[in-house]
Amino acid sequence: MPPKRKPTRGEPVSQPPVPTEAELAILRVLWQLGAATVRQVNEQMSRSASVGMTTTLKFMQIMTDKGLLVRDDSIRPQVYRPAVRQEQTQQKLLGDFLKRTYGGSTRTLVLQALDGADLDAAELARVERLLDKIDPESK
Amino acid sequence: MPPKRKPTRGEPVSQPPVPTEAELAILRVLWQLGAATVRQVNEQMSRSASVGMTTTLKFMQIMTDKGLLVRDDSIRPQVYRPAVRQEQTQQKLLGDFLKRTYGGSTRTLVLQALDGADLDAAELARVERLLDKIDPESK
DNA sequence: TAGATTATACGAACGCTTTCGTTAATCGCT
DNA sequence: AGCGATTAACGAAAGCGTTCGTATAATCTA
Repeated sequence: MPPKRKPTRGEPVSQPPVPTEAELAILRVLWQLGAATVRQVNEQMSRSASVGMTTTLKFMQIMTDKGLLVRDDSIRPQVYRPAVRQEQTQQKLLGDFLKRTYGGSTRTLVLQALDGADLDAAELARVERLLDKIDPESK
Repeated sequence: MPPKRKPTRGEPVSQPPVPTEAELAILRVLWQLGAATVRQVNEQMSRSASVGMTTTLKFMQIMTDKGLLVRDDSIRPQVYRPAVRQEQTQQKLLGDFLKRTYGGSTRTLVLQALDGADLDAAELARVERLLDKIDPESK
């Protein structure tokens, strides 16, 4: 069995892990901007909550190690871009959340997400019929 | 200003916090059973992954402190029941998740949740029209 | 009631995420 | 080339969630 070794920085990883919350916040900025320097990302994020530059940098380094970001070293300051697709990442997160919180019942999740919307009875019934098709067993 | 103090065990807390993952797993069992001893909860959970009794107990104590559970001390073994409603808790969790992962766009979340279902074009269009009503701005 | 068994409480430790202070490298300018 | 300012790397530590060993307390049973 070959010895395990940590992938070196920037090396693509077979399956990038799901991002943590702070990582996801950075990804959201990068998905929007496409590519950005640490400074630009930090400025975007500081609109909501102030985060130190070095904190942002640290995360972006970690994320590069994990394969969540790729870095262009050929220019200074370095430019980062997302290495994972937004939809795919969201889908993965959604799958985890669905299992944890709703025991896997898409039906319940969608119904609750739609809750609060002023749907009339007919509309709601239509949605439910749709959901029956997806989630036949889970009630 | 009165000095802050930690609520004593079992004292109701104004606003119980959202449960962590492990706590949610326990809540799921209790929502199903209505009320149970530590042993019963632990047995239920050990069906999927084995967890030590003391671990389960520890969580249930923490959760009681947090106001997520209430405990009946008048009988032995003590009986616990949920102090929070399942739907409310899920809604809170869903709200957090929606913001974190989808920037608050219910539309995107529902569409992705429905993804993979073999909906024909007409059905999908109907759902989208519905979502427009809920999430008018977000695309 | 003594001893065994079960239930409860407590504290410590581990791993992971998050944060930031400090040091090293690089860039822009004179 | 040298100097100040910006950028990058590194290490350490704090916080939280999780897990469990161990100790105390309560209950059961012979």
